[in-house]
Amino acid sequence: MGKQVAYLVFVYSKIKDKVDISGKSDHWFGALYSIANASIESLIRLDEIDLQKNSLLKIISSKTDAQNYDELERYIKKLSKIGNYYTIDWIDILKKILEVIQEKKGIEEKNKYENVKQVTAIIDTINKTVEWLEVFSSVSIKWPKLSKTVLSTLINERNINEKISELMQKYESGEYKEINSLFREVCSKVLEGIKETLNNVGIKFDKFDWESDLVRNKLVDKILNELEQRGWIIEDKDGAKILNIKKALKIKDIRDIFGLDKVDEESAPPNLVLIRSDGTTLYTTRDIAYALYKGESDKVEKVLNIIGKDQTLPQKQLKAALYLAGYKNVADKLFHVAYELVILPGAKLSARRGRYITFDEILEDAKEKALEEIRKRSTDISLEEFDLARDIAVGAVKYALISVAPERTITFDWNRIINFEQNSGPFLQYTYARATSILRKINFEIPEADIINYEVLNTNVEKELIFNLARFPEIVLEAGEKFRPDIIADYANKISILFNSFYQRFPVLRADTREKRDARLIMVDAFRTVLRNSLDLLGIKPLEKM
RNA sequence: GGGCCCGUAGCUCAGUCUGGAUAGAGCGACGGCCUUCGGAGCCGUAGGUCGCGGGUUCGAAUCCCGCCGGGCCCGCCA
Repeated sequence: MGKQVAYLVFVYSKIKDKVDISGKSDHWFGALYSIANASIESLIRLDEIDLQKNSLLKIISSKTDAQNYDELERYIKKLSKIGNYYTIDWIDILKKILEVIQEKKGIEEKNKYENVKQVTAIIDTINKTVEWLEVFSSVSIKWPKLSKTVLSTLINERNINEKISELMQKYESGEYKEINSLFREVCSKVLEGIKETLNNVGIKFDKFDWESDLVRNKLVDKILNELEQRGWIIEDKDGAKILNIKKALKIKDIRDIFGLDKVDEESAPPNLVLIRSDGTTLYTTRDIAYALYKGESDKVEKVLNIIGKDQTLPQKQLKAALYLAGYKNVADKLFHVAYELVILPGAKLSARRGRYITFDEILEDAKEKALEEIRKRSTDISLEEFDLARDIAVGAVKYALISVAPERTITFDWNRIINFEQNSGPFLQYTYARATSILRKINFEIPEADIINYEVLNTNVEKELIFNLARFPEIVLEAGEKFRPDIIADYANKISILFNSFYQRFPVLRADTREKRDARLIMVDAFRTVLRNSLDLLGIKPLEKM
């Protein structure tokens, strides 16, 4: 539905008869997506350069430096062969052209030559082309065979942009059966793989919706009409429909949405394009309709859009659009739950550039580490222990990702993710197993709570543990209000540290009096309950043995 | 240029909204603890101008202003 999906579908439709989907479907399509994106972005720009080629020559040919000119002409002639073959030399050729015209630009600026702007544009295009070609080259090292197939198929395509636009129009209309099934085939297959992975780590979904249905069932139209009638839409010369946010800033509530107390030209947020000039919708447009769809019912108290921090502006625009379309009630219960992205040391993760680590890979590594740890403790590994390793691995990965405040950028670090010591998922699971182990020895026959003399729980560590256990409800409330699961992770870690400290120092079953033994048993049981509930909230499996 | 976020120990992070006493964890380093319920543990040591500079206050990591460093956004991509 989105343009990015259309890229994938476009390429898939071209090569589907030449290839087989191998391995996990989401991984395969993930690779194809990176390849498709890098090749399309490159080819589109190479086309542009091809078009600009003559004016390029003209600008440069305005004498002064004959040597530069000859050199440039040579490279451009090479470039004109684009379309017939692919070679990594493109990058070098373009870089050299770039060097020559940049040098040229220097001369021109000195002479106040008039075409500086045009040259700047060309330099920009070439820069981006080089960038994407470099991406493509790294992608094709990662997936050589598939990359070759894609490139050899796409290289003779012309007007890719137009074709993709057409593809989207047809899909959104819902009137083209083949195109419809193609899009949905791709999406379903990707989703299939994602669901499989998430299902393995205990994450399930109640419902999925097709974005395209929001267009076809006229919900997008409905909002658009409301906005149009209220005079919030402007149409530009190409026919794109734009939400007039600048005008809407006169309304105080809208300024509040953007966190502005006054409006000035400089700091005003930009208008939002809702409909492309080809008539198709954009992601944010569909998301406006989707927010309405989710939040229209009075039974719904809050609509949480959990999406990256980089979406802050579009999410504010979305909220403003709902308000302006007359759905203040829905706008008010809409929250953007923002989280920062995970980055690699040095480079940003980017699916579009083929720079990513799959969740499956991370789990696999964590699982190996877990098996290693299990082997340290018992010699032969049973099938059951493989399950155990998975539960531990999942606990480690989930905790690592969830225990950092959402607004903080997470720098990807294997050591932190595959940490099984304190302040980790496995540490919590281990502590839970220890507590369980005590109770198992008495067949979980916990003494009656109301006959206990709690006065005997009078050591500092016991008092602190009890005090913290009592805080559980307020911790949950706080985490919920702030949309901060890390608060629960931190809490679970804290009570576990306290429990371990207690465990090390004081015997439970062999306490010196019956009174103490019973009181401590009650405390262990309470701790176990609170930790189990915390782990459940975090989606980490409490383990009774490990 | 405009907007948002981050800056706390060598590293990864809590604590900032709602100001309060010697600023807390984990990792890493160093030193201890298995005749007792599971050592994936526990106890201890070293390590911090809370980015910098002003201001408000009896009191500032926390509130206000100004800088500096890093990230993100400002697309008819998502």
